[in-house]
Formats: sequence, C-alpha cells, structure tokens
Amino acid sequence: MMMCIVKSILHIGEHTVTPLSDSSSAAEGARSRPTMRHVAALAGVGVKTVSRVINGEPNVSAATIAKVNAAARTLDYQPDVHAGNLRRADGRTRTLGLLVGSVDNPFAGAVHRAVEDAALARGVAVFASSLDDDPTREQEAVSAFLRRRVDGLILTTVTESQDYLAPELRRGTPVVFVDREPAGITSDSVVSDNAEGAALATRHLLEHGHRRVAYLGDRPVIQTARERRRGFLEELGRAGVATRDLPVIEGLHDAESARTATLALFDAPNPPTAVFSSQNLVSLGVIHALRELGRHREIALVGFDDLPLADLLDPGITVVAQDPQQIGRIAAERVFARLDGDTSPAARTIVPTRLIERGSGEIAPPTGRLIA
Amino acid sequence: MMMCIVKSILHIGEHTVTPLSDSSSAAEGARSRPTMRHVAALAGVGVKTVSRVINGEPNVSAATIAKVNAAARTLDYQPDVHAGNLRRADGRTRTLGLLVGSVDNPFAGAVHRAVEDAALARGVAVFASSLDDDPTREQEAVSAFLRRRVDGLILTTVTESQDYLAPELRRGTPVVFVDREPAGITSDSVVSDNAEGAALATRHLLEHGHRRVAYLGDRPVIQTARERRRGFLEELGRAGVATRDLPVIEGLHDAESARTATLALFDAPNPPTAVFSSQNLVSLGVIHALRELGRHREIALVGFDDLPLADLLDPGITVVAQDPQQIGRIAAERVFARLDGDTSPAARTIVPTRLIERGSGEIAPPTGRLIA
DNA sequence: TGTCACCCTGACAACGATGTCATAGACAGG
DNA sequence: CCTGTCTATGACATCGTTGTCAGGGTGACA
Repeated sequence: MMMCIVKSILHIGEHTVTPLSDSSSAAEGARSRPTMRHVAALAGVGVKTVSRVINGEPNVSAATIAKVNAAARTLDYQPDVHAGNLRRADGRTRTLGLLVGSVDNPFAGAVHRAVEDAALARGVAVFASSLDDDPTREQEAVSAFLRRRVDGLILTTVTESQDYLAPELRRGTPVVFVDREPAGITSDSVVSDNAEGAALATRHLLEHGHRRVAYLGDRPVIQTARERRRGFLEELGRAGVATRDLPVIEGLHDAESARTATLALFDAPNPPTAVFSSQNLVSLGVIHALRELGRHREIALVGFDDLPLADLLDPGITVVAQDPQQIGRIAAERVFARLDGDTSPAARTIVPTRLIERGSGEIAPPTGRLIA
Repeated sequence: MMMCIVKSILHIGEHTVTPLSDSSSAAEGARSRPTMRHVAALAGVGVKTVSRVINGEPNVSAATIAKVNAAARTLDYQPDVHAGNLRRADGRTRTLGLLVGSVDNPFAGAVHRAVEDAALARGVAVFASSLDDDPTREQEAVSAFLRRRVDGLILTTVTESQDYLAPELRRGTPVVFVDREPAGITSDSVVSDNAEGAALATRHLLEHGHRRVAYLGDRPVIQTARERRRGFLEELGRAGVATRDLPVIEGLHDAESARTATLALFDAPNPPTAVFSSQNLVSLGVIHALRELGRHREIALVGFDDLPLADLLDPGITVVAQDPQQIGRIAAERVFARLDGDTSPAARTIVPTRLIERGSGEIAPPTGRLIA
C-alpha cells in the first residue's frame, strides 16, 4: 500500500526534472511503459526536444538527436499515438474502420486485404468488424469505431437507413459504402453492378436456349439481392419471356436453406431447366442439391459471385464474378481523397462484373423443351 | 485569421463555464466534434457529472441523468475512448492487435472471426494486419499496434526470433502466438499439431497400400512447414519405409509453383503413387496438375488444411483439417485470461487436427506396385 | 436546533503527447 | 562593443477525459 509518497527532485544529466515513479518498491519484473519524460530524463534533455527527435522536426543538433535516439532505444520507447493525436493539429488517428459481412468470407477478405494495402501505404491501421446482417451489430460497430475516432469508415450495411450517420458526415468524417448503397443519407459508394451482372447471367442462360429459369436468392431486405432479382426479371422481360410463373425463391440465407429449396424446386411439377443463384452460399446449396439429384450435368447453373475451386468442379461452375479487390481499393482511395480535402459531390463508383464460363452455364436444355 | 480571441465568461444554465469555440465565424456546415464540455454546457452541469452519466457511475440524480442524456443525444456526442484511457486507472484501450498471414485467406479469416467474436463479447475492437511472410512487415505491424497501445497481441510470425518483443512482454502485454510457435522468447501459443497431422495423413496413405509417397511443401523457413515434413518423414520411418529416395519437394509458395513442381514430378522417372501436400495452396496446385495429367483418379492425394468445396470435387479431396476457429477462440481466451491476471507459466495449447476422408486419399496404388 | 452521515456535484490535477512562445547562445555586421 | 538574426532548447498550456477531493444540501436523530 505504501509506495514512494516522498516527492523529491532528481538531477539527471544537467537538468532538473520531477521524479519519475521509481520502481524501487516491488521487485516485479514488470517495468512500466516508458514515456517521453523517461526518455528525456535519460537523455538529459527536455520532453519537447524528445518530441522533436521522434517526429523528425528540424532544428535539433546532431549530438542531441543521437542522445535521444540512444535513450529511446535503451528504454524500448514507443510513442503513444493517441496521446499525440489529442494535441496534434490535424487530429488524425491514422486509423480506419471497416465493416464487412463477415471477416470469415472470401469476398470480405479480398475487400479487407485491398483496403489494408492502401492503408498500409499511408501508415494507417484498419479496424475490421463483422456484421452478420445484424442491424444492431452494425450500429454498435460503427459506434465503437467512432468512439475510437477513426479517420474514415468503409461500410457494408444492413440497416434500412443509415441516417444515424448524418451528424458524423456533417463533421467531415469520410464514409464510403461498399457492396451496398446507402439509404437515408448521401455518401460515396463503391458497388458492383448487381442488376447488370444478374442480367448478364440471365442473358447467358437465354442464349443457351433456356426459357424456364429459376431465381434463387437471398432475403430481399438486402439491397443487392433486390438488384440482382431486378436484373434477372428485367432481362427476361427484354427477351420477351413471361416471368409470371417462373420460380423466384427468396429468403435463402445459407447453403442449407438453398439446398432444401432446390430439392423442393425439382420435386415440384414443371421444374426449371436452368438456375440462376444470386449469391455464393446459395450457389453452394444448389450445387449440393443438384449432385444429390444426380442432375448436375443436365441442369444449367450460373451463380453470382465467384467460388474458390469452382473451376475444378465437374462441370465447372459458370459465375458472374465481382471484383472485391477493386472494390476495396477504390473505396480506400475515396476515403483518402476525402481526407485529403476532396469535396466533390458524393459519387457512386460501379465496378464491373465479369462472366466466367466454366461449363455449368453452358449446358443446353433438353431438346424437347427447347422446341416447346 | 482573426477569430474570437476575446475571452469571456458564458452563463449557460445556472453554471459558470469558460466559453466554447463559437461557430459564429464561418457558415461552414462542418460543426466540430462535441466534447464533454459541450454536453455539460448544454445540460447545465459540470463535466465530471457528464462523465459520471456516460460511464454509468452511481450517485447521480435521475433528473441530472436525463438532462445529460438528452444533451448528449442532441449533440450526437461520442466519448473519446483514447482521451479517457489516458487518464483511466487501468490504462486499457480495449483493443487487440491480430497479425495473420493474410486477411485474404480462409484460415486467417476463420481465426480472425473467432478472435473477433471473443473480443466483441468484451467490448474489445480488433486491429488486423497481413504479414505476407515478410519479417519487416511483421515488425512494422507490431510496432503500429504497440504505438496504438493495444491491450494484447495475437500473432502469426515469420521472423526467426521474436526477441524484439521481450521488453513488451516484460511490461505485461499479453502476446499469444497462433499457428506458429515463438522463438527467442517464451510466450503462450496455440497451434495445430502439425507433425501429428502430417503423420496422420501419411499413415492414411500407408494404410491404403502406398509406399512411394511424395511430399510437396512450403519453404522450410516456416516452422509449420518443417514440422509437417518431420511428421511425414517420421511416420514413414516408423512404418519402415526408406525415405532416402522419396520425392521431397519444398519451397512451394503458391498454387502455380506447386502445379509446375507436380507436373515435373510425374514427368520424371519413378513417380510416386501418392502425394502429401502440406498446405492448401500447394494442394490446389497439385489438384490442377493431376487434372491436367488426367491422373486425378489414380494418384492418391491427402492435403494438409481443408479447402472450401473440397467435398464437391471428384474425387473429393481427403484432407487433414485444422480447426482455425478453435485456434482463434483459444488464443483470444488466453489473451483475456492474461489481462485478467492469470500469471501461470506460458503454455502451448495444441489444437487437434482431423482427417476427413473424401476419396482422393483412399485411392489404392496400382496393384502391380502394391505387391512389389 | 445542532450534529452527523450521506448523497450530489463541480473544481482541479493529471494522463502523454504537441503547439506556442520565450530565451540563451553563437555569430555576423556596423 | 552593441545590435540583430538565427539556431537550439525547454517551460508551459493544452487536447478530452477521469481520479481525487472538497463542499453544499438534505434528512435523521439527539
């Protein structure tokens, strides 16, 4: 309980300093973390001089620089960026917040990696958080980011409206939405062209002779899911195919529900000759189901989102691939541009999708049907 | 240039406060970020009372709590955790640093996710950084974490020695190594049993009659790669198989180099009847090569690390699967246990691996060879 | 009515750093 | 020798928050 209440004046080097907590009391190996004052005391200079050396400011003599660096190295001194930021003029924490569906997900991983690479080049660290399509979690994660004073946000959202971010935007914090577009506020976004990608997939199936195409998709609360369905339906409309009684199955959220839905679909009367699955987990479920039915070589399939190893399956899975790396890179660039003072109006950047033919999408419908 | 140099005393509510920067000068929409002083002024209370309300401390009247909360909501006040941590007794930033091979990698993603889940439960945010097997990047990332005063570190390392962390460990910062064990210092680690897993895979191939088994692995500077090779060779030794002239190909770092090496392997005289690939990217390359050669149904393959969709290939890929979720979860638990005061000696936790039979590992060698 | 305990509350210092400013010394020019 | 300029340096206030402490008000009890 009693430890060094005595206050005294220490003379270290040629300077008078207030005493630093002397570790005399307990023989614990745990030295406390050194501060600039410790370094200053050891080097025999003032704290401000240490600050100058650490930050590479000019007007410090070579001899002093050497002394300070030696002291810093001896103590294994690491400056506290948060304390610095508190006083620093620009108030930047050199920190970014990234919110994705789940860090355990190839799409998110690629976005994350691209953001990290862009951030690393500027000495910025990245907080990453998973969303799990939970609006509460979204708000909590964003709040956690803001309390930590991130310089900018890159967000995948699930809330219906992001107007809770309006005050923060007004304060000048850059917010860039990825994968899904914002609602309720205006801000930059970087998205795939979901409708166009879905149309691309649909057109591909139409071109291979299919007329009875099923749509299997995620829950329509998710904006991208709605867009993909829209692209699917509109493309069929353009081709003059009646969409009224085509199977459109939504609300699929994982591989298992997609598998079950697929099995039911092909158990019902008048099954489709081709399937468009609007998301990678859904594609997985469809693939599983088609295998179980032994029909993976006769039912055509095009999926939205690439799958790892999709090229090694038999047949290979034809997909409309997004470009998560581009999305992440561009999003990070927008954040940094905003931080650098870009005040142009909020922009939506569309990253193109690409159809990759691998076999499953090129299966023709049974000839009888093709003619019918 | 000239803005409100006049210092005056404001009377807000019933209290005397020093003036807050009045935004009268410019009509910019960018209000600055509110602090506790702003909230206190608006609520007509002292800052310390605001602090009490925000932190849920006792002994504040219900009426005051309501006033403060209303003011905080009006201003969209977000407390600055870093400023708080500066003064707070425990000095915790409620932040963790996670260093993985690459956030764009299924194994790392699963670890990350598990760490995040454990952290979320304690209100802790996670910095994630990718390593890319670059020792310089490792040190820079760790330094960036420490300058941001993370409470603990979870690290995958590539440096030969992590002794640069010794001072930090002495200060009591918990460091848990995942996937690879530390060298040069002693600290907690959570790893798969690489040697045992490799032995498991090898034993499986031996049991299916193979004697001529090839090892394809990553660069031996990586500790896990060495361990897996050791497990492979020792298991063969135990079975009395001469390892002298079995193909052991190392230094494979990506799918492409593994593919090339595999093609060369089967082009050379006396090719193996089975392959053990020590890492998922290597497995990918091997799979590609065997397909190109049209021999994927006659050469047995067991890979270390699971692959997504591995079950849908034909044949399915038999693997020794690690459990990255467990690894991440346990690592996070160890960090938190240390933070909670656990001072037991550094421990190595071994997370078991599991053989998943899917077909490729159960292919028998050509009968002629089996007898020979 | 006085005393005491307890509840609320705010003034103030401190956390670890940086921005501002003052000052000491070196050196040049008159 | 005095003045002025320039470099090197440290004292001090400050950033936004919390720990400490002191003080005012209220109610119970003597």
